[in-house]
Amino acid sequence: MPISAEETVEQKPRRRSRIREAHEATVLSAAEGLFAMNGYNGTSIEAIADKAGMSKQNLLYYFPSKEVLYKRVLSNILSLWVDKMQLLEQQGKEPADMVRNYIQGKVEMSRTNPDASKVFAIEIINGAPYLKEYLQNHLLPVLEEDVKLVRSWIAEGRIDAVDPYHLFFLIWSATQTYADFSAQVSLSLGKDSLDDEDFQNAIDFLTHVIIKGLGMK
Amino acid sequence: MPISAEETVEQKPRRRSRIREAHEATVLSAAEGLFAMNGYNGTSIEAIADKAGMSKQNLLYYFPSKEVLYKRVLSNILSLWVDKMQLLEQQGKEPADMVRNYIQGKVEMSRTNPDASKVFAIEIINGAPYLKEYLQNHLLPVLEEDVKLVRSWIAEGRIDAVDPYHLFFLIWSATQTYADFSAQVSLSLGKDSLDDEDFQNAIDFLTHVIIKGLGMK
DNA sequence: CAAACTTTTTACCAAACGGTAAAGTTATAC
DNA sequence: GTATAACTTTACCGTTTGGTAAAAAGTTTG
Repeated sequence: MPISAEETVEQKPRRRSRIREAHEATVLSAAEGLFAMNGYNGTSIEAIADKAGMSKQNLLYYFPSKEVLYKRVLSNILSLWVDKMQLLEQQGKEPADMVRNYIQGKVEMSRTNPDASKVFAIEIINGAPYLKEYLQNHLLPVLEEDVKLVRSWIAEGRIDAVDPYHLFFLIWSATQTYADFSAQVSLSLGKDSLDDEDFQNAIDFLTHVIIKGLGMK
Repeated sequence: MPISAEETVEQKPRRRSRIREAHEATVLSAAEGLFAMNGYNGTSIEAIADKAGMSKQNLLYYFPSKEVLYKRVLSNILSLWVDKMQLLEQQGKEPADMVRNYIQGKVEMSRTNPDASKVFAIEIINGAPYLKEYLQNHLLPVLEEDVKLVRSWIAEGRIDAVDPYHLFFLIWSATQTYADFSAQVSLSLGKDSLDDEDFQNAIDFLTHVIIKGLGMK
């Protein structure tokens, strides 16, 4: 029996239905929120299904297992993440401008995607079982380039001779804390939640201390 | 029937047996490690019992429920924690010395008690359900005093006029990241784990940037 | 409209988990 | 040495959870 034209080459495109696309998106969003709040093991697929407005079995039709769903959530997050982590991509010719933009972008990310940040954080705290490989392949190359850039600034005497790696650890932790540790931050500030002014204060403070602390400008 | 002497006043000291004290300690330590690695829901009491070298039922004799055990772990951690968080307690007359000691103490804590830091972190990320009250009552007063101290430094012109609260958020996050995010940090540095030199580099870097960034010295 | 495919519902299950009850064993105090 | 309290083991149980099987309902395409 000869292979007919339709069966060959491009595996029948048969477009993904709109329903699937829409439902997968709601499920992923519901899952992100619950994973952020209760972690992987603290979140049942039934709870995710409830929040997404569908039955557990229906959810399992779209995502064959909890692990697959979790990995999809992670992979969604990472595509957001690593981009923002590239210092070189920041606009500005002056080192100070680039660092300022970098800090601002990361704080904004904490404000707009706190759940993503939390899921990422829990995953790293737990030893990054699913992320290690991805970080190895995607974060590290970006980081290495950025480290080179910072080293060139040092060589040109434009900033103090500090360890570039620890500079990134500082910026990552200080900016993500406004998402990950928002409970502690808002408690300390005596508020129920953080508002735009708080985030602006964070940006102002961090840019001041880090830029001055590096001996820039 | 009159109350006899033994039954009164001091509730019969009947010293807690050495066995109980020793076993509770091993269980608490085992639990801390597993909670740090897998979170509350990801850790079964059977797994904790295994790691502590006893049966699940025997563990339940010492800790009547998983929740009670978890709260004991948290409370152990917090007694370590809040002390180290007091800037005022740091030695040194100069602001720079106090900040230096504070940073150093917190980084050392990340090195010696990484699991405690992780359990604390996960708890905060998840919204601090068990901790909120404790932090309200114990961390906040300490923080308020420290904020006042920093404000007095600003008033005396000894440091730049920055927001004191954000200063503490910065120091907490930047120092705890070496425990909580050690997987990401060591991956970035191309190592299996962090050694003493890495922690010393962290201390040197952070003290340089923060002290200079605050306009001290 | 009918065939083919996608989506949803109904029914079910084995394993893991937190916890209880009670009997059996060991250590301590008098 | 024996009574009492502290500790350990054995046996068990209800619930929750991740996942499967298959039928029913709905949608799309020729």
